[in-house]
Amino acid sequence: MSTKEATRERLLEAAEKVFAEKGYYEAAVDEIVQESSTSKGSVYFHFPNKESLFLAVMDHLGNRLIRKVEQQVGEVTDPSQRLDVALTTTLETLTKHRTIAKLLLSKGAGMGPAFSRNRTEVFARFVALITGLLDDALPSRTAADLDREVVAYAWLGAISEVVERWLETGHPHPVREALPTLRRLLLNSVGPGLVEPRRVARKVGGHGAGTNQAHYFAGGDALHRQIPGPHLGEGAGLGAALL
Amino acid sequence: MSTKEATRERLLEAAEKVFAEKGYYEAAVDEIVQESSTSKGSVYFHFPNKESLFLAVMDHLGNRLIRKVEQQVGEVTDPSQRLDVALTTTLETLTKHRTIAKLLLSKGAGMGPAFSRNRTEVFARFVALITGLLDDALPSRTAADLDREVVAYAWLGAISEVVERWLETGHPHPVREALPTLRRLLLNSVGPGLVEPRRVARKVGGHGAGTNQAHYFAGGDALHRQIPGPHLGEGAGLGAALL
DNA sequence: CGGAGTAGACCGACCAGTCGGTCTACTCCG
DNA sequence: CGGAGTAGACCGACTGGTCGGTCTACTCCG
Repeated sequence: MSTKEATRERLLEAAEKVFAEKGYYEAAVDEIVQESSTSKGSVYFHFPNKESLFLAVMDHLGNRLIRKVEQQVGEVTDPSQRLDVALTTTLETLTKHRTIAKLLLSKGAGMGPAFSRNRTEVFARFVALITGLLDDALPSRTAADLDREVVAYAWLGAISEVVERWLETGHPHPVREALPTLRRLLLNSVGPGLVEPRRVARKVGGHGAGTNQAHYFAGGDALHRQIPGPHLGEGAGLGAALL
Repeated sequence: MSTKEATRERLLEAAEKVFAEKGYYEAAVDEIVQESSTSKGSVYFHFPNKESLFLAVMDHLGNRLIRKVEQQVGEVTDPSQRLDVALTTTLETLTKHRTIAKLLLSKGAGMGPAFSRNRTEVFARFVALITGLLDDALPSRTAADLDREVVAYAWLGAISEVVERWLETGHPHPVREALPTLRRLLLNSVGPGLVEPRRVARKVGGHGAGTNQAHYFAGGDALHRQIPGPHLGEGAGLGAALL
């Protein structure tokens, strides 16, 4: 029933908002109920408990971000441009939707292990994406002995710290101010030759059809490179955690 | 009365342990009471409320880490080695004391604004330290247009993400496995010429007398570098927040 | 009319914080 | 010197409020 789905959607949206502004523990389910103009019964009809609702929100946001990045990356073919696009898109998306940023970036220690595990999962998918891009952009010649996973995590960390900083202090704006430095920093980090990609014509997201069948690592030294953790494919990943 | 201080200390230690393993919200004051073999009354005699206790713990740990890094950095004079030492020491300390890592690295959104503000403060001090080191290590020639604050935050983010990852999955060990990549990554990021510092003989802290007066570069050029950011002098910083 | 979906009053566990009281160590008067 | 007095550290039973989760009653589409 579309009504059912609609209600669920309302709940998700309300939850996103409330969780983002109060954090998990300080957000009362009743607030979400109020924000969504539904009822507690509804909440517990759609989700087994508060935690699952939270996890569902995270999953939702994680997918949205990753999908967006994959899609944008798919618009370009040059490997190093792809990296650049991934960086820019991530920063743009996080900046544009503070709620996504607030929830996705928050680290785990403040919350129970369950939550960190969740964040870990989302990050892992992102890392897989980046690792793939890196493999293409860095034919072994350069930086052969860099552990790409470490690189990917470091990049993510760098990005999220900068965004987090902006969330906290309003400073420096990730896209307008920090991006130039960040771009050089990250690309440089991995070896010379990637910086200052010629002006990239970005096709601003046309919501284009289902696409995002990105085939990033299409080219290059063919074999292998399968994004690790196949079970993480799209929505399924976290879904399990919700049962 | 040393007794008083001792009790406070016990509380702080117990709190550190409990908070680290359960997170702020899931840690009940009663658990800390039990862990410390004191009483609830004692807790509330020494600290006005749970939050203050938590903040006190954070402050404590933050100081410990920063002090340690400052100290180690002081043992060396070459600017780029200083950066390296800072990185290594940070990684070592965080790896050695998981509780520090768990608490200091946890990002804010999960908790109320008060906590993020706290983390922000600790990080700011760390960033000031790094910014100073960067300023010395990067005479304007290189990377003149890099925003050093952004660089510092990015570095911190990279480091903390890698550590966080290790905390979560036990993989890769920050010092033994990730450090080489991280070192190259970070130093590279900021321009060439800093990587691969000649073998630095680090005296691995042998619990020995308080010392480890390593004198890597003991030699020469007397007037040494004073670590920038004098106002950051020791503990004072956060103290205020605890009143 | 029947059952999926919604409503919201209600329940009970949990827990931060309180408060009256004890216990120790020290002071100071006789 | 010593014992009564005092302050301040410490104790833990208790409470008041909060909030996740349940339950019954209602609605309304099919």
